[in-house]
Amino acid sequence: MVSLKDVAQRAGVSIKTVSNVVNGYQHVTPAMRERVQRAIDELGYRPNLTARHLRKGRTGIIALAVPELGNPYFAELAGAVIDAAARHDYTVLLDHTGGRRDQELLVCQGFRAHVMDGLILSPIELESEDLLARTDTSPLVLLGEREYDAPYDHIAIDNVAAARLAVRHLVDTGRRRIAFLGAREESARRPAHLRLRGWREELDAAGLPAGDDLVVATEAYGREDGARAMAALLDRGPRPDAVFAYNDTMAVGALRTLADRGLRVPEDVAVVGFDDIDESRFAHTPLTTIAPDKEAIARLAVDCLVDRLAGTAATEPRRARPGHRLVVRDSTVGRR
Amino acid sequence: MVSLKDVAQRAGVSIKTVSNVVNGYQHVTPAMRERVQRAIDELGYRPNLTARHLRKGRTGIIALAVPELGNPYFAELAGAVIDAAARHDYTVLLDHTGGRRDQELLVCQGFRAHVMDGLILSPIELESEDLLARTDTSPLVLLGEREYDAPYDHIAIDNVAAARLAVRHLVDTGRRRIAFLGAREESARRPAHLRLRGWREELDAAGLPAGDDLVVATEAYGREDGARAMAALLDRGPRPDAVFAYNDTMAVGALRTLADRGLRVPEDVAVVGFDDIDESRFAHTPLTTIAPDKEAIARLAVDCLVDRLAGTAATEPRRARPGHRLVVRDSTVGRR
DNA sequence: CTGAAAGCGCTTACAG
DNA sequence: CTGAAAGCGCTTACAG
Repeated sequence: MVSLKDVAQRAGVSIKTVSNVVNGYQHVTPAMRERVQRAIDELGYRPNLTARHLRKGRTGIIALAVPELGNPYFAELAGAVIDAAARHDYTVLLDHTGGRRDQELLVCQGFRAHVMDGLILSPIELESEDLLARTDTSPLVLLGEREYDAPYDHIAIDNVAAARLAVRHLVDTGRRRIAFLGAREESARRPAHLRLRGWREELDAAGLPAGDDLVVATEAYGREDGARAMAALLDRGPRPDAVFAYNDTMAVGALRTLADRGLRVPEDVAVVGFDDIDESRFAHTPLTTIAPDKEAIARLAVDCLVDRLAGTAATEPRRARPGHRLVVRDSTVGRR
Repeated sequence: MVSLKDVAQRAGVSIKTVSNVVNGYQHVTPAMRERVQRAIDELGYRPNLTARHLRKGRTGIIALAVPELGNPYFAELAGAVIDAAARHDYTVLLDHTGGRRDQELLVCQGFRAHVMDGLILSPIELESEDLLARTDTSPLVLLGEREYDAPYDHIAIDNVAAARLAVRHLVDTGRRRIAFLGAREESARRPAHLRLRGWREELDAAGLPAGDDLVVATEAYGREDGARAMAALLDRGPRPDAVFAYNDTMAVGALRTLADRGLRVPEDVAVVGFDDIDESRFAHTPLTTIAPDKEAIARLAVDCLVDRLAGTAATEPRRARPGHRLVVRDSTVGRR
């Protein structure tokens, strides 16, 4: 490996001068700059970033941990984070947790990837107590609809409002029996999903039923889970005339089951998803869905982290709410 | 930050001893180990990986660069690479190139992410000359169907054979006018797609037409591109009774267009994709497709890289061929 | 089985 | 505008 020292020797100058040239400092005579540059080119010198990082105390790497890259929402989000980070000269180390608490803990304790300046984490199972017990001191920004009593920046759209918007659309288009697909089992410690809460609030406001018989719990949030949840719902009792799925992949699974059962969408059952992944636009029955502003989410998360890293952020945790909108497609209003 | 020195001071031993404990070396008396461990716990010491990396000359990070995380195939593959890397205690830095040559060059020159021991790259536009001009000396493993005259490990399924398998299936099920969606514009320097070659070979073998009127070139390989390509094909002339798409996302786009035109799949037009992404299984008309062994691809790529890094690999470039199989679904044979 | 020293390649004060 | 020295936190020979 070619080091600064080699270049300095070749150019007949001190290491510092080479460093100045490499880092583009002012106050280097053009002649000197050129001489050093020639030595650099001849030797094919490339700075050793590890050494620079050790010296500067930062690595230029931020980590992003999402539950599952197989879920297009997170894949698309990861792409946006990579782009946002690049604009700040940061590179992104990617990890996935499978939405398992132990993995989330590991990641947030920095065990898997301690070579990072900060972390953006989209947790599923993690608890507030886990966050409070965190010993790693690098900045952490949380993503998503879980709410925590812990002093960390948190970026999430208004999930309750978004869910209400989706349900209102179903109510407005004449649906009266609206189910929810994808609630996790509730417990005292783990607050119910905000999306589930929004579903319930809007139905209550409309005076429509919002009982447990209209809610299907699932283990995960993939297409298969959506398909099974839809089947369970249909087997369970009186058919709903609409379903609001936790996310688009589940909604796609629900469409699959409805097709298998010979039910028409939206005539028999309307379907609304959440995430607006590209796939939803191209589904056989294009999916009505909530579109979170993914670019804004990624940008805000990276900005927050960069502010923390620069020490320019306020002390108290930041709470940012990127926008969202309802995208109406055939799965609720038929061919227009 | 707590350093080895602090721990040594606290425990009243030398730095070396602490290092021995941290690294789990033998030949440390249990009493000593415990004393040091207590100091570590009390101070909350965490090793500085950057320093370790500088000293050892490696970072424990490998980079993976794919064209587009929005394509589920690459997202799913990235997940598999992360898992495979974790088994070797490597962390994955993720980058996407947009399939643009300049970005691919940048990545393969190590400019974006020089903090890595090696790189796995799935190129689209990169040329052999770019690879030959590469100055970065870190190991590089190539992925995918492009073929290069450059001394690098290359992991790819047998794309020609896989394409022939897909086309044979169409021929065997009675199709006679089989189109290809997603050929890039050809040039002298840029060899035609292997999948296109397989399509042509199999049609030739079957004595069926394989003219340019059955090939639609596209700019990219997303759902939208597939939809447009299918529309162009239908507008162009006599309707084909089958299409073989470059990948599943394009096939999904083709399904969209066929539905919009009121054509039935597979009765009017059969569709075969390539990649076997989860989405394909759940499409309204589940998609027949080629399933590359993604786990094997990821594992082989990481193994290759790890071998290079360990210096245990042979000098000549390795060429690995993970398996693939045809998955038959409704888009070619209807409901079974 | 443990200690003292050197050095990975860089940047940061400090001189001049 | 340029140079010589110190040090980021670790591991690796080398002694003892």
